[in-house]
Amino acid sequence: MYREFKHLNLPAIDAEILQFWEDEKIFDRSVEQRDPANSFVFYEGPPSANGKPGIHHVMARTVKDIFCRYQTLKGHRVERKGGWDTHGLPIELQVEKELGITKEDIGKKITVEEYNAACRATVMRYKDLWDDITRRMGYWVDLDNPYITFENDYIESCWWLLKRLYDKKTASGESFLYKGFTIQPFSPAAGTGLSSHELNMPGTYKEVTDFSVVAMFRVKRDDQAGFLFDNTDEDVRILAWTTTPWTLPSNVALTVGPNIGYAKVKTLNPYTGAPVSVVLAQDRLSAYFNTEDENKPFDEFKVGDKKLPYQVVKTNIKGSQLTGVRFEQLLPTPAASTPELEARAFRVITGDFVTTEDGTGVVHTAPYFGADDFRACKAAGVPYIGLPNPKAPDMPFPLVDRTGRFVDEVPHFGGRFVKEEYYTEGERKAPDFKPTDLLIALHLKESGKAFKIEKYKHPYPHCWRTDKPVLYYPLDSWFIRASAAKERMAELNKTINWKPASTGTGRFGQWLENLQDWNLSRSRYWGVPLPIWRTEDGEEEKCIGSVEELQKEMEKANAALGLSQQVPADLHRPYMDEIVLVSPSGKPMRRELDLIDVWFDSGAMPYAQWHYPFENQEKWKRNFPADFIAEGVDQTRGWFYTLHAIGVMCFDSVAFKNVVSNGLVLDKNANKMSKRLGNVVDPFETIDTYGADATRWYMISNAAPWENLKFDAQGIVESRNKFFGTLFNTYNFFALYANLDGFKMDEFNVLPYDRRTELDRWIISKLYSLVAEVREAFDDYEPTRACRAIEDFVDEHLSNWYVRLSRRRFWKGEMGEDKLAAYQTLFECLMVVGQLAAPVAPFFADWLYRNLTAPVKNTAKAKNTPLRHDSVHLSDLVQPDPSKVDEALEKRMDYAQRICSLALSIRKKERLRVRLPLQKLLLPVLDASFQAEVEAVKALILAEINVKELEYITDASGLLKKSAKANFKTLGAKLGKDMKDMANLIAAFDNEQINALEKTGSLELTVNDNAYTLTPDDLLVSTEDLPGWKTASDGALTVALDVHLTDELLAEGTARDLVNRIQNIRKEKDFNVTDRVVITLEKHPAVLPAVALFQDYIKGETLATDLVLTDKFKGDKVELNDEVQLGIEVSLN
RNA sequence: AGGGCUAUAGCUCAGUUGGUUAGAGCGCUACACUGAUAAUGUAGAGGUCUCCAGUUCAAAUCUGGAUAGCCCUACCA
Repeated sequence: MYREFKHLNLPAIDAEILQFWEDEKIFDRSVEQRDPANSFVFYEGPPSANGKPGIHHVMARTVKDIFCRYQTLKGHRVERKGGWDTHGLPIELQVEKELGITKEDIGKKITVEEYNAACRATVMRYKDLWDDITRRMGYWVDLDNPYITFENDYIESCWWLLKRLYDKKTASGESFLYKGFTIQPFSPAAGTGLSSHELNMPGTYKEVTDFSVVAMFRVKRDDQAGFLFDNTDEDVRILAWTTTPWTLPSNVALTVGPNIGYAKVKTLNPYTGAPVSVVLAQDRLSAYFNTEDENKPFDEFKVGDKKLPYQVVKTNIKGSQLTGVRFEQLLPTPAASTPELEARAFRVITGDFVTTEDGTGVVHTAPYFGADDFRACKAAGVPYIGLPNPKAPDMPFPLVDRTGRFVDEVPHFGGRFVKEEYYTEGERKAPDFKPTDLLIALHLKESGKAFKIEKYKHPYPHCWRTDKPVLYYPLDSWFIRASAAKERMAELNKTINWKPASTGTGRFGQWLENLQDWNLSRSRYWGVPLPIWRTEDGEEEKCIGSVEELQKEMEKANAALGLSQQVPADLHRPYMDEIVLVSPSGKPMRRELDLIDVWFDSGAMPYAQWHYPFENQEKWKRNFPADFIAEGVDQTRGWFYTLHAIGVMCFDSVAFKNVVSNGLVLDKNANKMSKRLGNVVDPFETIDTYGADATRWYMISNAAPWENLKFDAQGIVESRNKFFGTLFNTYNFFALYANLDGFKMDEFNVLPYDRRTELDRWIISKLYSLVAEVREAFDDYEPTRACRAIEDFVDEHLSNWYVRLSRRRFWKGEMGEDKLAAYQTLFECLMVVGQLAAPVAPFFADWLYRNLTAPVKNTAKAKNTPLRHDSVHLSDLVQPDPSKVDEALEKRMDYAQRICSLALSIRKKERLRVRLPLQKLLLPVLDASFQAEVEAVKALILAEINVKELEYITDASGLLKKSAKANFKTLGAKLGKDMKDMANLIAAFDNEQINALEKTGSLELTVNDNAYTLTPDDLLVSTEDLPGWKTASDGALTVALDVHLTDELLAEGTARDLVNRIQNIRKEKDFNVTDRVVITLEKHPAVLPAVALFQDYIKGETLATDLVLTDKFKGDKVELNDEVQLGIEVSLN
């Protein structure tokens, strides 16, 4: 027996199937039964279990699950090792919040050991919730043996990779892992560097008003600058704007855009009235000069005047021409002066970041206090300015110390805080208090070096902890020289199949093009310690690549330094910090205190998850690179990048071949989900209510995964009702009648397709077209296309056409070949649809498969046939089979569907109910093949629309009036401008002209004196309404209906109405579909002709043994039509 | 600020290499159909294809620009 159900209950199906999967270990078996040599490699991007799973995780994991299940169905072995991301700042911040401490308290109020223990205890906090959602949503991943990034084995693999980078050298001999300087956000008030994460916290960027200055840099006259001077004593100055005057003492260069045009302008110093020539970008002239003042006499100007006379003396000076021009230092600090600085600094350099949107088109460049500045100086070989650093002469100490004050050696401003916010409230309220920026501006004004001083409002980052402004400040960091591999990364990136492609070429590709070195250092506590030990003078260092190597080095150190160290049981801080190694020259070496960026952890997972290369070398070889990964698009520069970067730099290989980057899950109004807005969707609740499959199906079918999903539970309801509801009903229908007829699928007695009906062969053809389409879509990582195709098939074709038109075959008569064909056909459709849907709807698909196969499971197992599997997920995906696809058949069935639809629309318009038979349908035919095609599906059409006969109207009948429309596609190219006129000409064609063209195959026409030859393809011919008939048309297809009624037709219509009412009564009374009944009808004139002519028909349809007419009817009456109320009684025989 | 994605009916989305009535589902209205129905059919209402300009005989589609939303990156002086 096939199981039958009252209603669709998806959550109940989830529960049943989940239990079954667990009892029978279906996931394990689905992996184990496949050949390791035929693997499909998937990498799981590790989630962090210190947060609760959200609905977006369901989305991301559905995408992962779909392709893993699909590849499994295709016969691949798809191992899915789960993983947990356990390090990183968010975890530390959470712990600090819960303990009520700040970073500064670590090592003081709490030991590093205790702190890290707290982190370790936190990271798996919500593991249970994660395990639960994983299970309930049907995501198959191996969480029994996950990789965990804090485990020693994992850390050791990371070290191994780092060492590999340390040993790897560029062509010029530079290591891929090096220590360097960068300009990083730094909070002097908190005394700490800030991560970009901290800078991205809400509220860090605030609108502030700063004193901005346009400073005047005096050009030194030499060969290079000669062209800027008209005479020897001319005072030429370059204008540069800054919103941070405190950086001016650290200025070493001016940066211009190489392709920007600059102008030299003769004018006066607005504050002193002294004649001066200034250089600035042409495009910026209007910002500083008013054209009304151009060429006005200079001697009329008085200091304080608003109108500044000027004269443009030179234009179109390219930035590149200015390169190398030297200028006098603006605010010299004698203590910082060196011969090196005098020789190579204070000159104009170029940078592509320069714009002319504001300022002067010249950027004041202070390398220690701006990342762009730093890079520009580095590239141009301009030295940095600061107090002498004996250990590193090219890295002098900045002129601002780590508390945010100018060092004492800076004239006029030594000891002052550079930002007024660093002073106490009291100090700032003092009557004579002036911010340092203002003091600098005034100083410049007095010394004739300021061109313009004004307040400027702009957003500026603030420290989230102290609320004080952040400085950009030079800090030591360890870097991975990613920039040296960027060409190779870009090259290999082109071999990756990105979904969507634009993420690969756009967001990711452009990121690679502008790749900077990877700043690996984090001055934190809970993470992978950087395995580098250095002597105190930095002269000697050692990078450790394994625990064994560490052990050996420690033994060496123990011997040399008389210690008794042992490799700690935990490779985290603080234990690693305590280890002292010995350098080749015998000096002690201590670990660089940095941790590495957690993104390195996750990018290392292809290797570290297997503890490669210390274990599993073979396994790793088989599992690298991944065939497929998927994650949110926000990971493009996160996980996707780190995987790629490590893969390319360490193994000269991509790390993944196909990648799906899914979009965000927003609420239904396209707002981001946040606790604050209270619009967060609880995934557990959603799955409980609607079932996992409906949720998954909705998410995937609604829009492509890489689009943002506007999550609306109403959409899940729609998926549930429309797709699952329909499929469920179709199955239930099958089960109901199969049980009545005792039908069981017999794989050894399958009726050949050529002995099945047209309709059977049609749905089989549609089914195998679907198989091809769905496989193609999944192969192409287009799950949405697959879902929509399946949905369309189930709804439009299977349920609404095949089942609807076949119903009679299932309930009428005894089991015979036709009935068998119907059962076998429907069975095959359900079976295959279940398989195709299985990747997306794993629960329902398995439920369907198991219901369909249960009655034959034992036989199938015994005989080893395709239905033997315990689960659809253990089965082999049906192969595409072109021999089962009959395009001509699909085409003529399409005609049938359209003709029916048209005929029904006429009935609707004429208010002729479908139960009322009509005599004739007229069909104008335009060509013989059309007629032949329709003839093959004629019976279907007539039955569906309840019409007795079909008559074709040809040209010969004289009834047919054709009309033609131009085929723009074929004609457009050859006609060009004459197209419109030709279209009008063709629209006016009559039958003869159309027929003439069709007969001879060509027609000469002249339009606007140009001669053209038309072919039949250039016309789109259709028929016009037949006068005197009720017609409807759809494109080239027109049908006409004979609406003339006879007594007999009316009687038959009434008979069918009676059948319908009687059937309804049977249903109401809950009779079994096989029960025999006796019908008593009220003797009413309206039904007499029907009973007289169609008594046998009525009895046959309703399984009535007797039909009695009576004058004295008692009991309830039934509405037969608008006018007639009729007494009908149906009782069991 | 830069880069990326998106913009089509009230809502969710299709829309082939540009081709002439811009579609589907949901929702709404009305009428049908049903011996599977949490279904279905037919009809109606509902569109400045975000805006502007360009290319073209022809633009939802191609190009440029603008606007809005979102994502990523970012001290632009």
